[in-house]
Amino acid sequence: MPLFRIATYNVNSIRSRLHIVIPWLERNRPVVLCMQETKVSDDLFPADEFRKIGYHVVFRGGKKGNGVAVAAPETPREVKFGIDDGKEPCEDRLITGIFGGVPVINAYAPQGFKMQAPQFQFKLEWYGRFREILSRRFSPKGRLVVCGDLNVAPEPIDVHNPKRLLGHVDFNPEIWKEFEELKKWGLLDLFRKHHAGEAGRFTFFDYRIPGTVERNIGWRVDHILATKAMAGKSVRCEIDMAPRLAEKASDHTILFADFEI
Amino acid sequence: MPLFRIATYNVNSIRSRLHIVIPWLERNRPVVLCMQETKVSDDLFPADEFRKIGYHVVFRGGKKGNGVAVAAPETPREVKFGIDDGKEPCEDRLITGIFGGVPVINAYAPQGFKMQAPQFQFKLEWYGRFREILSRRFSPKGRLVVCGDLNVAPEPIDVHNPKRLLGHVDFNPEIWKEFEELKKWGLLDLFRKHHAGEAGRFTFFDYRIPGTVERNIGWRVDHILATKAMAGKSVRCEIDMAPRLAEKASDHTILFADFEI
DNA sequence: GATGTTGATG
DNA sequence: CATCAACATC
Repeated sequence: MPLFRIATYNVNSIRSRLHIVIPWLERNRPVVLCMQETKVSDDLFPADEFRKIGYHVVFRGGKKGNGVAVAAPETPREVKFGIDDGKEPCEDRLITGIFGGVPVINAYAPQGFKMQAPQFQFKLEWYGRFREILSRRFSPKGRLVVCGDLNVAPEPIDVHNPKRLLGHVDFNPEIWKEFEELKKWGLLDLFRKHHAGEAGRFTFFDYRIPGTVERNIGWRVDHILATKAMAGKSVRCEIDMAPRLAEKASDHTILFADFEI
Repeated sequence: MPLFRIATYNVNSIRSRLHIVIPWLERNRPVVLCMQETKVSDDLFPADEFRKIGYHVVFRGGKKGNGVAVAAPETPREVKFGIDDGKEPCEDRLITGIFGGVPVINAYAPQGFKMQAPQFQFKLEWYGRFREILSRRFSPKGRLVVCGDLNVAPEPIDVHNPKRLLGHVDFNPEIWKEFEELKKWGLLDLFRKHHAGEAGRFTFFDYRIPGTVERNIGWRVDHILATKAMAGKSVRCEIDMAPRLAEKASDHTILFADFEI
């Protein structure tokens, strides 16, 4: 039974992170790699670098930061960008499609600036619109994997200092509720399936603060969620610190899950 | 008799050109390297990189582009920046001092935008003020080397297309006159001493035009001039294309002269 | 602090 | 086209 790996990585500029992403793909050969914050418009996306190593890549980005991409060895099917509900589609935040035969969503949730700001309301609304797409395009009874930087640390054990950080846009009751609704729809948090109750396991370490990695000052805001059908096949979900250790500019780590299909 | 090399290089940002400048200094060990367009304010000048390889460096730059620096293995003496005639001193365009025992001037002449513009008048005036400093601080009977990007191609053989370029701020009768006056004061053009009449020997290749190096589409606007006392000791004056070939962003070459002291 | 963007310069 | 400054985002 071949290894079936699905991974997510907030790259913080794909052009500045190619030397990390490409070797990682070559060594790990995942069935899907979801990327966020590619920070490049489509005409400048370095698709050739992925093709050279036998990966297809779909992507959507503009000039406003953000940007998402999904790389896969097989040609993806039914690829859609953004939310088609008549409002601002935010194509640079969402890709859905079938990758390696498995329905996959790559999501980059808005960060939200601060709770008092309109950006935070936009974040909450985005979660609602995201779940609509989920319901409309997929079934909780089918196979689905949701990957991405969801800009939420769901529990106190998911941040280094829950007391001080309460009220942060990624750590407050309102965003927890949105995340809960997502799970209620029919998604399991694969990291927690394999690491229940483990505190201090983080996917993000702010590089503006010195020594965050050494002192384990981080956040678990990148996630791989899956429907029962897929979660039942997952055998492992781990955080790969290598990119974060390689250079601080990569402040997110790679999160991956392995499945037995 | 040790090699006594004096060189000039318009670096187009010293911070972006360190990987060229530092190895060049290590390999060539010049007594003086004059640099122009360092494009860095003094608080950010990478002086440590020069110290590490045993070079002193004096520099002056602001936030307006420009910026000059001189590197030398020995501690320089009598270093002065700019023109102290009561007008705008332009400290980021001129360094005078004694480097390795030899009086040296590093000059970055104003480019002049276009002949009709006030910037061109400023360029002509700058040349006059420059000669005043020359007369006041040095003697044509003594030793002196003047290096720099003087933004003048003195003769038709110093540009690739004299017909079409006539009237350019670096190639016109008015700026030729200023350059002539400089020589009349008592300076010899060392490149022409060793390469009299040779056409198509350039120190600058515009990187906005593709293939300038291959097609030899250039300008000779960087110069090493010397008083009789120093010119008599010069044995060689050459253009080092290596930096220009290494990366197009370095659109000037390194010009150097060797002396037997 | 490490990435973008825009607009200005040569 | 490659730099800079300024600003904006995470």
